[in-house]
Amino acid sequence: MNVLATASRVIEQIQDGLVRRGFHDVRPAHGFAFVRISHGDATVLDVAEHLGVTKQAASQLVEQLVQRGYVTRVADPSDARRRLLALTARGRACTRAAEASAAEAVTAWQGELGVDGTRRLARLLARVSPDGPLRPIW
Amino acid sequence: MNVLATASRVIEQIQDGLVRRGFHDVRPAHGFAFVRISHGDATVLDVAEHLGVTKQAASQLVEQLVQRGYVTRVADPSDARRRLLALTARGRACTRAAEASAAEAVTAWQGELGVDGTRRLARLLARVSPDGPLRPIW
DNA sequence: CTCAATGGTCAAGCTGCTTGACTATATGGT
DNA sequence: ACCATATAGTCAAGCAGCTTGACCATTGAG
Repeated sequence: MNVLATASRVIEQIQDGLVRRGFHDVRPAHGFAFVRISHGDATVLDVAEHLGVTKQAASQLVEQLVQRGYVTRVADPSDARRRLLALTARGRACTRAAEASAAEAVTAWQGELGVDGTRRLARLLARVSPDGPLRPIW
Repeated sequence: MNVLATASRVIEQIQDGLVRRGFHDVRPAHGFAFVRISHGDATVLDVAEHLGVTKQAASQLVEQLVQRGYVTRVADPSDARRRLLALTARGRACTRAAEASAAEAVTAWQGELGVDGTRRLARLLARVSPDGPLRPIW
């Protein structure tokens, strides 16, 4: 059951790291959206599915990211209905900051488990959860 | 980073298990409250601190649990301000159902990792997160 | 006997999500 | 070429969970 406590702390640490690096206006859910958007060829509907929420909720979330300068909407030349999402320079900077924060958290684990233990932990986790969509429940 | 996916799935599986066992009206946050209440000598403020929310939020959450028959309030003989919380029979049944569901999830891991790998995973996680309060962020 | 501290509730407001309705574009069948 | 249906997206209203602020009752220290 410590998975929950661990996950809770990881989220918290990433969030703190982002604030320290000057990104005050992003929530964890935004980060999950970034993951899908940076993966390329993403629409609002793709983000919705990735987050496990309705398209309306995803639409609002993306709108915030656009207003705050993290994401831009570009027209899809082959389909006028679709509006493709892409990270701005700031969005990419934020992504890097989040990765750096996550790396910090993992480094903290190494203090507890050693480099070796951390690697084993990562591999065990990868085996139980071959990464699927992130569902921000709870 | 798979900690997040794993935790997400665990929460989901417990939730599903509870529904299958007939508990439709409990959310994960309720479960976290149960943990503190079953630990004994819990007030609304204790629950609030354990969940990392305000006392008002905890008060509302407890009120729901009382209305739904999971928790009772009993007067503290030594302090008329305090109202001690305790699980009802139904509350204890729900706790057992949640534990059974969690056990199911772990059993599923054993299919992936084997009994041995699961034990190692559990011990690694316990070392990185020596259980503290649960913060339902994200 | 005060008076600050503590446990708890009530009330109002915000935010993130949902459902429902709607517009615009695309596409397949006739 | 035309219509019906499906798809991408937004607008609007409502709900649930949380917050802040105010308040009441009880306690305990001076």
